[in-house]
Amino acid sequence: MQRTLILNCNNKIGENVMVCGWVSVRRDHGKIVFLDVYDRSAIVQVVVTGELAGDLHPQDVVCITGNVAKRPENLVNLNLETGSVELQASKIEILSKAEELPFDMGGKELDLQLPTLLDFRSLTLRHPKVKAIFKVQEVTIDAFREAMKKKDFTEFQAPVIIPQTAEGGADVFEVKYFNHKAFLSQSPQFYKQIMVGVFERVFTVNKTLRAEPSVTTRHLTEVTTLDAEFGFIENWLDVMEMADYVIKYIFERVGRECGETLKMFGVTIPTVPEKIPMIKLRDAQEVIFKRTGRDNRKEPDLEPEDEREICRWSKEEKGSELIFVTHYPVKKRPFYTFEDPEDPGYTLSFDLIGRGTEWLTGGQRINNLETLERNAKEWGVDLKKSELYLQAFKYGMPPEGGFSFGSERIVMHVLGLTNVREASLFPRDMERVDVRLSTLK
RNA sequence: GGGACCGUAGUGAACUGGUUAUCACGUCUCCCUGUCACGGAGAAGAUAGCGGGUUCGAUUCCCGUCGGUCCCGCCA
Repeated sequence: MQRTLILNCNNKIGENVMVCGWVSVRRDHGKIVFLDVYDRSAIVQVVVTGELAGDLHPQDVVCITGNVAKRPENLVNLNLETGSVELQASKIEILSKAEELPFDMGGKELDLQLPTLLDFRSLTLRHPKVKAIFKVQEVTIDAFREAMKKKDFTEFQAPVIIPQTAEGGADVFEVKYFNHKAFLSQSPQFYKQIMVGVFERVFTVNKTLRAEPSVTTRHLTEVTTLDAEFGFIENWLDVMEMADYVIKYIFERVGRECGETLKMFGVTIPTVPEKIPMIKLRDAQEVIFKRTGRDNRKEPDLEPEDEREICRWSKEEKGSELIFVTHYPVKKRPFYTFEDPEDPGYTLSFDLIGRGTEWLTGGQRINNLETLERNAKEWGVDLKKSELYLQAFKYGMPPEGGFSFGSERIVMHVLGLTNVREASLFPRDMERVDVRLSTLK
């Protein structure tokens, strides 16, 4: 018999069908047993005799043959997509038995501590509420692609093994590369800039790997970043506008396609006005000082608490849960960042901050070879190994800029998760690569 | 790299310087043909992370150790 998707049972009342999937819940009344069975399309109630139900348990994989019946009016379950029908089983084939589960997977919430959630990742990912996070991730990345393509950007694949770090920082993974030393990419920065010389407008979705010894709720060592870079910009505001467009595009699709998930998490898409507000770093610090008395006006960056405060301000005063903070000091940014000719010492760069943390960094880049080389020297970045990068500027590079989103952070904040690890299928951090590293000693 | 806090059945939590360490979910047995995270009755399951100390007595207080969480620095 042909297999039917559970969702299609709604249209097959009176028909004999076979559905295949996993058992999620068993409600045993003795002579009659109700099973909740789900496949990729939906969940359905299966009515079985006690005899036929045998010792079926949650997560057993089954193929059930039976008759699709309309439920009596008073027994319709409005919480279920297929709640107006049920499958009256005549035959159950067990494809795979599951061992006893370490915790209850049947509830609406999966109330586990983070280490348990990750120790049993293959199983916990199956929980509807956990699974839903990664549909949001999929839509987020897909929406990014779609948004970029609509603006005539070309997608490219950036390398993962690199000869030299883009940021000049120390926090990169070193790899043994035959008889040499190489590094794992902590950003596709150099390559996306090179690619502007090729396709003019480019974007890339890839893994960036960071060896920062940061154990926090918002850091991962393996991140999926959404990068874009484009040439012939009028000025840096073009770059910001593009980022504004992209994030709204993502919000629009997540809002439209993941409504059930948003409801499940009790959240709404962040509210943003027609144009996401912007504020210079110094002005933000002034605002924070006025509001809290905390004086960080001499600092080159915002502290986490400042980021939360400026978000509160933005929401109250500007009606926006996102805000661009601009003009970070030259010294605080990578060597390729464009200095504002009208505000020397500060860059034409920006962070997009939302719901308390950074989502994105972007800005205009230096497209003049001499300035770039001078800066690299001053920053202590040895570009000998990055000849290809300089080459791109040697042979003609228009004014350009770009930005980079952390996709996990977008998903985390849209869903109101308290830890980025929850927004990563298989999160890597200082203490875990699938298994806890401490258990491998 | 710096700091704060936590460690109790499979899971999530509670309590306690004193006799059988509590609850919920899960598991097992029995009852139940309309439940939908079904319900009811019963049972098993924890040498309180580990080591040491204080004490008549420690799961509880102290120290060490291992494991974990959070905050800061840094970043997406």
